[in-house]
Amino acid sequence: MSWTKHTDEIAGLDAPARALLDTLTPMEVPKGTILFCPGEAVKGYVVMLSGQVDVNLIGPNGRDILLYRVAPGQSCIQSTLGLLGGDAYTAEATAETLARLVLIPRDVFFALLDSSPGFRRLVFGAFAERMQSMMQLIENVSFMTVEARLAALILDRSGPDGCLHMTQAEMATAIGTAREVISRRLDKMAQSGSVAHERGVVIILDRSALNELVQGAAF
Amino acid sequence: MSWTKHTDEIAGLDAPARALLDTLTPMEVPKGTILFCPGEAVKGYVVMLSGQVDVNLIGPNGRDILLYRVAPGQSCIQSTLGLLGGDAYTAEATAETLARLVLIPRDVFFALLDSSPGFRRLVFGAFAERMQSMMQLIENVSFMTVEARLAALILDRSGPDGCLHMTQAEMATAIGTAREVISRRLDKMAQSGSVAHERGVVIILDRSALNELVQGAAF
DNA sequence: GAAAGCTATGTGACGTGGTCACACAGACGC
DNA sequence: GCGTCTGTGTGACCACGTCACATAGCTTTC
Repeated sequence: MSWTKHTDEIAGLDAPARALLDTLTPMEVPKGTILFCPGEAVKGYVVMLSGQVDVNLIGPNGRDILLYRVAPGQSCIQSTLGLLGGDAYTAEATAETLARLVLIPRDVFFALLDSSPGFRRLVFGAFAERMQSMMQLIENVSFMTVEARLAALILDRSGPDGCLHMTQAEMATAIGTAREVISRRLDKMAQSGSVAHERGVVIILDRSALNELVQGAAF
Repeated sequence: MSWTKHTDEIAGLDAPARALLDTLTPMEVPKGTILFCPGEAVKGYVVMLSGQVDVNLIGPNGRDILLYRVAPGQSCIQSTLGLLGGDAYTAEATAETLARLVLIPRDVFFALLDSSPGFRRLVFGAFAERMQSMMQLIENVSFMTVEARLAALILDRSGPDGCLHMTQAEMATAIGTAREVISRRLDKMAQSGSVAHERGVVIILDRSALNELVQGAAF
């Protein structure tokens, strides 16, 4: 009780949940690990402790689109879907950084759901959050131009130095378009003076211009 | 105990859940009623008893896309999102037929979540199902051609007589495209002999041709 | 440190899809 | 019969996705 257990890193859990979860050993996976891929059977419920995992939907042509990102304390909804519906994974999860996580086996998961209000809130909350962001994604993909989504991406993911360190291919995946389109759009945005770009970096020159692009197609 | 209560129409509920739910009065709404629209506050958790409700996402240009359809026994996930996350609705739900439903107020909803495993399963199941279908939707809009989605729609929604009674505008909404595109695609499909179409009706002429169109862009 | 190889990027051509602005036709009321 | 409404057809145009390359910048290897 005096030394730190891994469950301390998960917010909002109650005592019985912690007791059960502390019997599980967290695992560590290196950057680039594919945690699961389409068609694979579900092993259990996954809670992230640290690191960053991206979940992508993969198209037949190899093009893929970022469904959501899993941050520490959050869980991977894909696994829940499988546990509740019995279906296999339809998306692929990749560790973008070194990641630590706990895998909660199927039966422990259900026991916790019944016994721990805190765990229920955790699972429900994760569900609601993902659902919300997936609806946002559908809205973006079907109603916003590539330019607006790209501008939003640049603003969202850029560091405090006003730089975004991503390749065009990564950006394309993140907003669900093709690499070539990113190339052309970046050129256009560079011509208009709102950004500059070179190999692997985009530099923000005019924040307000980017903001206008985002608003432009949003309403 | 001898006469039928409305909760009998909801499968998988246990005794405590039924007892609580039977204190609520189901309501009936006519066809065309808008149950909620973007920005509205969440009133409670909604369970359908009979009828058909469609939930659409609405774009800035008036174009809209069908997120999912709520069938009897199912619940509307939008409301759950609001209850759990506190956010307002971002989509619009319309009764496509006369519909009967129960509205479970916020506090009753949470009481049930804690007390009834059956209710939990109901809510979780609905969640998982919607999530799955939303992922399917994302996959469809971003990786399938309009032609493939249209073919799938015609096969899915047509009656046993091989006819689909929908206007082009309705089809456009259902698969998330514009009306004009439907018009052109239907023409093309009619030229190739797979369907015939007139005002408000599409008649299937060659089922296997349509199936090939669906497969064509799926893999 | 030059050759070889890989990764990131630029570009033209082409087809599909979405938008706009109409024209037109069948259905319905009065 | 005359408007009106709703559903449909069409041409022009632009944004987007795909294919097939060309090029440029890093890295590895000997």
